[in-house]
Amino acid sequence: MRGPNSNLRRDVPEASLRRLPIYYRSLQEMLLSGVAQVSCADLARILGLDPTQVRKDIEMTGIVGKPRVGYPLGDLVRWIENFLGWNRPKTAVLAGAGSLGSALLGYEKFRSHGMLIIAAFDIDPDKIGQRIHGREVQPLMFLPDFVRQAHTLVGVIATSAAAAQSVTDLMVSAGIRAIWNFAPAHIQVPERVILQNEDLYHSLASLSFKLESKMGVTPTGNGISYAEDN
Amino acid sequence: MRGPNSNLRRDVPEASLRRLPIYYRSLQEMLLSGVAQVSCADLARILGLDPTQVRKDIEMTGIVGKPRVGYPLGDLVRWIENFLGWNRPKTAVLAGAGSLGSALLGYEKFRSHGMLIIAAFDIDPDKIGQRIHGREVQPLMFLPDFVRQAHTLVGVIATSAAAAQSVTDLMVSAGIRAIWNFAPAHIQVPERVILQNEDLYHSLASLSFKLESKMGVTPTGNGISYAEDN
DNA sequence: CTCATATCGAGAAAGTTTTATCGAGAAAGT
DNA sequence: ACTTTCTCGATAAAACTTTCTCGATATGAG
Repeated sequence: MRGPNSNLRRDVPEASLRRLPIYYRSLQEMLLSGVAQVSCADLARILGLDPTQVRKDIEMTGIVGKPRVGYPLGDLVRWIENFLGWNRPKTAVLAGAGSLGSALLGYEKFRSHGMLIIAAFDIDPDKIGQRIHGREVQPLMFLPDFVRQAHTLVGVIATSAAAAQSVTDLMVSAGIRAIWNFAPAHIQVPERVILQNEDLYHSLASLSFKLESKMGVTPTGNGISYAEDN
Repeated sequence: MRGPNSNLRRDVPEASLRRLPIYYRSLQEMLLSGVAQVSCADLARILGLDPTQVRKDIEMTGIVGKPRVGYPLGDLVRWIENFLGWNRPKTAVLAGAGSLGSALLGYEKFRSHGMLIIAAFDIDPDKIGQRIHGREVQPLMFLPDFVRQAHTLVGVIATSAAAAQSVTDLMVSAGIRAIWNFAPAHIQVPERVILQNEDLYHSLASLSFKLESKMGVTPTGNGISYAEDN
């Protein structure tokens, strides 16, 4: 009994989840160009990726294509949306209304990706009461009640590293089930809570390491002395 | 002939590179607390990670520890810094002085992690001439000359998705060797150029998929009809 | 209508990354 | 000084991801 639901929503590689938005964007552009059908090979060619990998990722969504033809473009876009949950709106609250928090509040596209940041909170009296992109910054202490009343499941953390853990705890105790953490801190959450870290320094480490490797900088060899011991 | 340089700067898992900053931050906090020695087991306990994994990652830096003791804390911090290149300053230019670009210009900590954003560029006449966190926004067309004169190797892209590819091409042709891309776009770079994507929608996809999986939402089953065919 | 071709879908193979296991050596207690 | 215990460093196993290969099938050409 195979069918649309034979694809169990399990065992989806993290890597595939990260690539689906790439396909999604590319497909949406094609949609505007009036294309009707698309094959994995097409997508792979456009994006410079491996065709097999693209096919495997697309298969995850559960859509069934036709040999020699591919997939109806509109359907594929909707299958990806549906698979990722981008067609099912979720509300979110933001903690930390600094420059990064403000930038996040300004991301209008989050809406069309199922993520609605409906309130912002901060502890700084100077920020409280300000309106940022249409939302008034509220005192952090109001967050738990708000989350409970709005049945919000997602919390976005854009605070300082120092405040990140306590804000997380506050959110979790209020019922938040997923944390999107932009603070440069390693926070702990209970098993049941999903944690997505967006730590710039992770990226920075990768970038600077790779750059130096490519430019031929010797990793050791300056700054640290090895003399003395063997 | 093993020694400090026996650790070739190759084959470093991406995952390790992303975890080293976590250790680094934790270690720096310990340093402030006056701790002198640290073991991988200690770190693992504090961060809630697997001790073996922590040891593997730390080994990548090339530092040699002592059984039963661990590593001198100060040394370990410096080895990580050195390994990641955070003790060797690199200049960078930013394209796109919107809210995200401004936020990035305000990240003072980048400096202490070897990344100096020394100039900002935009194409919007309203933004050009503004001072953001001490740097004046310059016309995008000045970027290539600036990059060449300053021997800048890193380009940060915080433009719209539409502009990302052309800005990338501009940077690459000017000699940029590493692109840190914050625009929600899949950009293409030549083989020799390192590309680090910081696409929020990758994260968002992962987050919303996992949240729905955990909350028991059926991925298929609404929005799309399967009738007709088969 | 038949054949050639392109693409899906599935399974196998190769390559990575993570986790587990074990021996050696340093410190601390007896 | 001897034994115990802890941790490093290395090797081995397991899990996961990516890449390769192949048969089935739909389209278009002859």
